[in-house]
Amino acid sequence: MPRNANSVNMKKAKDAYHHGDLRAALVAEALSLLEKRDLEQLSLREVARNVGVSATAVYRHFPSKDDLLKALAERGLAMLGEQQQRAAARAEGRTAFAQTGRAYVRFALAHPNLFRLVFIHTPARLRPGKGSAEGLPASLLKDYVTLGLGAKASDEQVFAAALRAWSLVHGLAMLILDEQVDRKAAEAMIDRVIG
Amino acid sequence: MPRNANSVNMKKAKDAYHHGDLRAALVAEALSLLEKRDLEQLSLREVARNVGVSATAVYRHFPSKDDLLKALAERGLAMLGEQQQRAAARAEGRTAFAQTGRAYVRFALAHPNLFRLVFIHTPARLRPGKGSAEGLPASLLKDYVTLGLGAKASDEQVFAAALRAWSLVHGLAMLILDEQVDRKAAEAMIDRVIG
DNA sequence: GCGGCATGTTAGCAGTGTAAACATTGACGA
DNA sequence: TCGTCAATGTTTACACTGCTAACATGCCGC
Repeated sequence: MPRNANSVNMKKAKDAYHHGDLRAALVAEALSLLEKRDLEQLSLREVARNVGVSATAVYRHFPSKDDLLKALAERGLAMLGEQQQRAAARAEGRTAFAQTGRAYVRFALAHPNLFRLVFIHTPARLRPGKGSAEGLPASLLKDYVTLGLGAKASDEQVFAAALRAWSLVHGLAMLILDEQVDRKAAEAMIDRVIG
Repeated sequence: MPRNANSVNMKKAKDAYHHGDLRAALVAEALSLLEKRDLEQLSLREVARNVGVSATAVYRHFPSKDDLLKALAERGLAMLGEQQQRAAARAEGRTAFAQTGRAYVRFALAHPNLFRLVFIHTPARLRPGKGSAEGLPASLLKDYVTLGLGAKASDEQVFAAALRAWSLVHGLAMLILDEQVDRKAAEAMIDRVIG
């Protein structure tokens, strides 16, 4: 259900006491701040200030800062997945899987703080067995690996291959973000590493 | 030069106004706290409190909290490297390189907060070219890869292979720490992923 | 029209990192 | 031997944080 089903004719004026859709505005502002500030210097109060609302108004929509971050993380996760899907669709061929990997790294480099947040604030995604993985990126991963290995592959084989592929792109992204590796050189190597 | 060259006959009593080696005590206490609390809830004031010293005394030894963290990160990096070396030495054979990878993951799982800190608070380690890498772990990595590829390998080849190997273990460690992956299943797969 | 409830507000608390001013003391030169 | 000085502590204070409690406003359904 839409969060704001019956707010159609709410006032939108900026000076209105009631905001209209404060929750969405907070998420949007926080996402925008994450493009500039990093996670540990993102404050509830600043988000509220920028939206033009008192700090404690946030608590009408999120029980705690952590829950706001969780909402951001979910958005980030979805964005990441969509970007991977688009990249795969563009490729069409059997390079589609590799394209999702490249898209993963590209997303990390484009939105470092959001990318990090995604992995801090959301639990267990991939596990062995039939059950679908949680979250679009993990789900895409499992599907492509299953496809690549063929129907005769065991759960264990699928899990191992998926874990390996994910580790590779995740590690690469993280090492570049954390400046553990010469950035320019590493970026030039992305294709060769993922290949 | 040793930081405390002429403090041999300083008082060590706990009620002494001067501490003796406060810097070391702070680092030790902070490291110990990192085994229990995670980074964002590690406070300067608590470290100082536990050492029995006022909060601002810290600033006689570190310009800012960030600099204390940097010192911790350096210790962590050294510990990680030593553990990798020990693992390699135990193996002796040509599986030595793989053992450094396993040690890397083991260290991350054993000291998650310190491990994370290492990569937040220290810049550029690995880059292409003759220059030795910065930090023991990156240096070991480069050496083993060079050894494995033989003398005829180009700088680019060495860099690509090292980057790939590092990404693999780093990603695996991070995904497990961030609970993106079923922990038990992933731990059982470590050998297969690194292999 | 009106009452209630969702959604805002202000005030205040405990905790943080850090700067400034002051206190203590161990080591060294007279 | 002793006085001074630099190193290393302390207290106080500030701006900021996340968060709770008590109060204010105004949209919605009756």
